[in-house]
Amino acid sequence: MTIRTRFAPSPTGYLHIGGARTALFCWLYARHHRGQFILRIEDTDRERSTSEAVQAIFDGMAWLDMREDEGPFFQTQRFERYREVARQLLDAGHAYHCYCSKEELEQIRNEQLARRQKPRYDGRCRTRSTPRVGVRPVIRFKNPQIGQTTVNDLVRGQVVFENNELDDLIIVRSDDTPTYNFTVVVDDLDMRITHVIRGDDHLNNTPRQINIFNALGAKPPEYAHLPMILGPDGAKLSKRHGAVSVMQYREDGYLPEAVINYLVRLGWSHGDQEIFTREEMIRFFNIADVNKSASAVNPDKLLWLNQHYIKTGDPDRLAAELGWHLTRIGITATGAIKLAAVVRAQAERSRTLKEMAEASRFFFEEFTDYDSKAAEKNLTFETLASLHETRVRLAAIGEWSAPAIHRVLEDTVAALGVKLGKVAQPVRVAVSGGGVSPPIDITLELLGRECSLRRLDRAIGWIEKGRC
RNA sequence: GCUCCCUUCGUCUAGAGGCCUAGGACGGAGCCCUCUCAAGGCUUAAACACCGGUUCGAAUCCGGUAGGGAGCGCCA
Repeated sequence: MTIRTRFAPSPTGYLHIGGARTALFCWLYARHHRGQFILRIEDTDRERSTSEAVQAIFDGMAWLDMREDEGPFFQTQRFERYREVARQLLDAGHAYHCYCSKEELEQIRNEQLARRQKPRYDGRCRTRSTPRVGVRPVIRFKNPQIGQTTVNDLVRGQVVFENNELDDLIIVRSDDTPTYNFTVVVDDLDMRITHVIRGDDHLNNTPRQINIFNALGAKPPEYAHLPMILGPDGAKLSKRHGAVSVMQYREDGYLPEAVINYLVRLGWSHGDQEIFTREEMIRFFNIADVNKSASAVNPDKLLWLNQHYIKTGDPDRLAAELGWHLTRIGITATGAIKLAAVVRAQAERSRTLKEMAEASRFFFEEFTDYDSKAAEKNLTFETLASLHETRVRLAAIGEWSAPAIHRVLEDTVAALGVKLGKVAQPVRVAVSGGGVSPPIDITLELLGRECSLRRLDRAIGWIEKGRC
């Protein structure tokens, strides 16, 4: 039997970290077993579903490079099929029309709550034989009233529910549209889903779905309920706390491989291993290693992983992404400086590509003012001589390269009888405008002879004219 | 309220009755390296929610307590 999993988001918002993790586990499980991964858009709630959200889900999945083998399927395009199955259930006596008004339902509910009971439909229309005129009925599933339904969850183990805890849920609304618990069953059945991997919040729905499968004479799929993901503060994930679109991570300068690697370790582990290639994730992924308890997102760890992938990633590929970020902060990197070289120079001091872009600004455009603290310390009358000396020696270099520049710096240091820092730091502030940059020889090489000398001259002139 | 689920360092986690003086990772602290910032190396503090039971022996099994979460829609 080939394994078939599905990711079935409802398009009522963007794809966030929790959804992405669910999708990842479904995708990994399918890949691991050489099965199929199906994407299904659960858009039966026409009020809240939007095409923008559908697109956002596609974008997020594409960015994270999780491709579906089948789909995307849209439930709104399968209404005929749901009607057919509802009819089947009705004919077999597994479902019935319910004419209760919302007011009536509300009253039942209030009474139950007053009696400290769990609110549920009391099944009063089960035995109704005549329609109520002028009322468009809903269709309810006739849930077994006795016995138990057991969910053999691959993560939780055996979970037993009393059938009398489950009420007769509505499967078709009065406007003839199907509801979630019904469409899921029909789809999982039709799409031959073998493993339903989804969020913990669906565990309570599972016995109802199993009962519908049973009524249809079908075998339910296997289930695996994943623990929730919490915000950094341990509170429920909300828009204020980490529940941002995965595409926001791109904008913030994260690499998809970092996000994926971060996500895979949320609720799953393979011994002590932290860094996984895609191939390793696929090879090692196993539901038995999925945790039961909820986990909080840790932004620092994501940052660490992101930097790891920046440091170890292909500079040429990263260069393209850096270009995108530079453009976003208004820099058009069309000059002679190769982005891949900037990536190499900045990788170990950038946790995100956004940081890298910002820290690399001075490579691509002139700065207006010196960082006051850095200039205060390094562009002074005391450093003037060393700056001048360095400038003269630099100008005499034959081949403008980091090793040659490095030799010049060392010669200058020897000639002046000072430490390297005394020479390098003023140069750094002169050419970058601030106190932070990649190693000075590399920085100068990247900047080029013309730009480096010009900025050195500018700094020397600035000091001579009284530092203003 | 009712039903169901969960509980190891601050966080992610290892741990399948003796391998546990509870391991790794992020973050923290300290040291080293160093032209800045980093990166890197080394060291270090830090947890089995609680109470009972089973057992020669429990983080691991059982029961209870506490705390947290989810569900209880003509939402998904």
